[in-house]
Amino acid sequence: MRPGPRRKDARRNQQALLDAAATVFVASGVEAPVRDIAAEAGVGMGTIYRHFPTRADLIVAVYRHQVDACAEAGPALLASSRTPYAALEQWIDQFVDFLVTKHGLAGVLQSDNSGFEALHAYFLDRLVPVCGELLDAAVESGEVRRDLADLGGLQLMRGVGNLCVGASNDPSYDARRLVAVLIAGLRRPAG
Amino acid sequence: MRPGPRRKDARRNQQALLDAAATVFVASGVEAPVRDIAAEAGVGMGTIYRHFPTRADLIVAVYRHQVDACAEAGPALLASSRTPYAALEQWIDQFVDFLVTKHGLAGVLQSDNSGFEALHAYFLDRLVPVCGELLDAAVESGEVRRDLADLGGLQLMRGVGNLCVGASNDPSYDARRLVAVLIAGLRRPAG
Amino acid sequence: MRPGPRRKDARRNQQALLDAAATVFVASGVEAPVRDIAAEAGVGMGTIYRHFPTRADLIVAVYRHQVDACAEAGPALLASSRTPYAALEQWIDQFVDFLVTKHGLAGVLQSDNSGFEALHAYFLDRLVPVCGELLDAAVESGEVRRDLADLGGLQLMRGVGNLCVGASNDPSYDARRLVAVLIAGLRRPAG
Amino acid sequence: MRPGPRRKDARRNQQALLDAAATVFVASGVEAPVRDIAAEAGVGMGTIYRHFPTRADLIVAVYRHQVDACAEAGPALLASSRTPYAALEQWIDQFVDFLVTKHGLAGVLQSDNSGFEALHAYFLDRLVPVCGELLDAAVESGEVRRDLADLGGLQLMRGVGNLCVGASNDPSYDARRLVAVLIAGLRRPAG
DNA sequence: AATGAATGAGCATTCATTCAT
DNA sequence: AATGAATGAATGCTCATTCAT
Repeated sequence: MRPGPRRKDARRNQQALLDAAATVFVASGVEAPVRDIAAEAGVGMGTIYRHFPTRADLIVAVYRHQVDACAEAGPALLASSRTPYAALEQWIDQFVDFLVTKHGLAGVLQSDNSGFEALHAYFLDRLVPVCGELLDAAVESGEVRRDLADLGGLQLMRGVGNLCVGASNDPSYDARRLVAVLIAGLRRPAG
Repeated sequence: MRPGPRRKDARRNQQALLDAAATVFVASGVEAPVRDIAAEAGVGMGTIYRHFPTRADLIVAVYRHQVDACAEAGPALLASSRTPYAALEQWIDQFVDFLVTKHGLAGVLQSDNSGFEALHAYFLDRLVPVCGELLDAAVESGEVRRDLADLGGLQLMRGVGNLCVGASNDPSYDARRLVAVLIAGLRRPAG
Repeated sequence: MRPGPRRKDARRNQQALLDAAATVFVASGVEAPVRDIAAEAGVGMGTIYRHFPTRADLIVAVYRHQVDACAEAGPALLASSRTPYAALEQWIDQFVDFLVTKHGLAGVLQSDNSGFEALHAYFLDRLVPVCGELLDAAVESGEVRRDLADLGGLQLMRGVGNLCVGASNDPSYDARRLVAVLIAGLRRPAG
Repeated sequence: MRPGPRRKDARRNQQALLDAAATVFVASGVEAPVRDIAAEAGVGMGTIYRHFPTRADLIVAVYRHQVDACAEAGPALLASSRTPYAALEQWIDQFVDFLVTKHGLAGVLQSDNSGFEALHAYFLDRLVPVCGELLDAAVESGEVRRDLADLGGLQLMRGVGNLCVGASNDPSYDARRLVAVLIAGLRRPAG
């Protein structure tokens, strides 16, 4: 599936674009100029527009594999972990790993800039349900405070995502640690 | 201190600019075009540059009073609250109130965009020590986990700030609630 | 003559292109993007360039039949009409009918845009002599002012063509009526 | 009136732009790239946008004087000419003189391209009523065919304008002569 | 001191034309 | 022969910043 374009050169270019975009996104953020990405890929600008009509399409394509992997990890963790809360912790860890290595991605995810709707849509469609299920399960198991049952996967993810904004730039900011605190804050106080 | 410019008209302009910037920042975010701010203030663009050479200077000036108030609230809360943790909670509340009413401010605070260094510097110089003291006191009092003693005021503030990114735009995102969860996560598990 | 390409599929494509171009020309004008025409025809863009190296070639080919019909109508009308002037009137009518139903064609005909030379050439080669003969005959018959004998078929045709510019778009502009006035202006004042 | 910008350099630039635009319009038509006009004027592109936010604004400004002169000539000619038809003839002559010296202007006037609405509006607002009055007067005087009473100033002007399309490029095309034929066609056949 | 006109780099986007497949 | 992917010049437009007035 997803065989991509038929022609060999087109496939090669598409891959070159994905690689180039990933590189440039890391260096300059996901809002880097189209020209830069084209140059990095060694293709003309038109080629980007052919393969990825909007910037969001490109971003989605660049991160699709990782988003999919993250989405699929949710049920697996729920099945294999000791408790639902442990599964949630691990899943969030994975999500954070993903975000902090993507310069500026967290920022764009929060952006209300129209034109990123496809991006939002993809991330949310794939991940919010997974996150929501893990959260619900952890509420059911009594590990997470009942009053947070209505927080929802979306808000939790946005919170986690926000905590990761800017994390790639500044080594003094430890997004993982803060996320861990946030997740700890979900817990029902013992005793 | 800070007597401002000598001439009366210059002082008047400075105030007009601060008011105008505050208005425009709310409406269009802190990255609004310089021209818009000048127009709102009824002055020329050159005047902005004279008074506030960089955008960060303007932002700092616009929010100086509120930042100062926030800074001064820290010791007061520590003195008046039942416990250091309660003081920390209240102080964070106040900080969040400040951020979520400033469209885009939280975003700029995280931005690694050079040119906002003065802004970062001011916020951090004023608020980080206060936040750090509250956190330390709450660690000392045993309310906050000892292993978070080295988290530091800066990281905590950045975390809180990040959670507020985009909160002004989207009513479905409740930054205050997520911050509350984060602060709850600082607590030593009871029992 | 004009047997077209040897291979059957090439001939089929050529016809598909002519049909597609006619359709797209009506919808979007004769300067429509090549890609659109190719898409309408269901062929690749390269195929257009193979069959019709320049846009003008394509336009000429699309309208060849009608231009030819118009050219052939001239002598016929001259033979069958009551007077040469009547023949001229009818022939111009036919020419106008042709132009006003071709969105943008009249405009391109006037365009000095190099690249349309082939188009100009074809139209003029075929039609100017016909128009000229009709005009001459009407001068000879005394119906048209003698001082217009040297106007020539070319100028008359360009005038008529110009009067048709934009006629397809705007229903409030009645090209036929204005052309009729122009042709009436050729007449020798009675009495 | 119309003193233009206050500052001397701004006035100088505005005039430079009008001159440059007139020059470039003649050389490359009224759709010439903004960059070219700016270069010809020796100013930055932003300066064009400041003075003339849309292309139509620039075109109108370039030709305003001449359009106004043309509009004002109508009543004067009606008063001074021997007959209304003679006034119409002379007025049309003046209008044609204007158009044929403006490369591409006649074309744009016919263009249905949105973005030229301001241009259309100005030309039509100023000239159509004048043309209409002259036409009406010539109908009243019995010089022009009564059945053309409802032709209207707009259609007549569009016809004349169309006859001028491309006249600047091609010396073999005599727009003035064809317009004269058209106007002759308005006449009531003598006898 | 204030003004706001001018600058021009920067960016997105389109589309005719070429040429590898 | 056909395809359609790739190219990249061309163009419009914005806005931070400078500087003549």
